[in-house]
Amino acid sequence: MEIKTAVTSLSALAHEGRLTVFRALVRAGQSGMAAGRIADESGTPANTLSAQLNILSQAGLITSERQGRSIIYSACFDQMSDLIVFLMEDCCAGEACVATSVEAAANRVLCCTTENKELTQ
Amino acid sequence: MEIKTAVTSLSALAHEGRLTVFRALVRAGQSGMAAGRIADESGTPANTLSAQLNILSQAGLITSERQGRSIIYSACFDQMSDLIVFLMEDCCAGEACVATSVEAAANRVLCCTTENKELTQ
DNA sequence: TCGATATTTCAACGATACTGGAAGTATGGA
DNA sequence: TCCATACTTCCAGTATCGTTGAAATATCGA
Repeated sequence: MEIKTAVTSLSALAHEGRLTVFRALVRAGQSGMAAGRIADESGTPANTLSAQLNILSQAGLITSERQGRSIIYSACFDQMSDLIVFLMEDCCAGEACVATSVEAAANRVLCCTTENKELTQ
Repeated sequence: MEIKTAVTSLSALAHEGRLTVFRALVRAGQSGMAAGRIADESGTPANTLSAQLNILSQAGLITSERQGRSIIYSACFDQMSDLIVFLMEDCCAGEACVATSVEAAANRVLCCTTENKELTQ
């Protein structure tokens, strides 16, 4: 990931409203959420939210798809994954303590995912 | 990590100049770099750089220590580690693809660190 | 103590970002 | 075709950010 791309992604996430929206979309998973529902749940006016979604979208962090009158937004994990890897490799290079913590977190996430899959299968 | 803290850290890094400075400090390692040298190498005026360092410092991403007339700045990895873990756990929850990529990156970093240690011992 | 060096703080400005009212566009149903 | 719904775009006001010149502070050596 190039530094300019990283700055764009970081800027998009560096706003409490947008970060909250992004996390809501992460929790919503693959089915995503309609813009209107996000606006309702966050109590943000529709036009303000639209601007926030646009910034996240231009940063490649979310994608949208129209479904009837609604537009469904969902988190796009590729960009987030690239960003995290960039932060770890290019911004913490060679720091074992960071890599160890992060690896442990990755294992916790993988563990939970596996558990969830087992539960839902 | 709380969301406000995350936003502060993300904001501090969401600026090309500041991110470049932070990466330079990461590369400099434990010995750090004097403010003047950072200014020279980045071609940034001293007062502009001072403001940038202040923002990174207030976000807990770097620390400083006076040494004679110089002030030595160095990267503070704890905060960065917390931020990466926050992004992975709270902003990618349950996404195996992210955790897998990140875990692989963590392993690469750990591998390099080990190699470096072997070389320098 | 004085001057040189290293860095920060202050004040002001221009630039950019954020918000929300009003108007515009797209879709589906009557 | 017309209306309601669901969003977006446009625009203007306000707030915040980023940079810089000038002045202040801290340290060291003579």
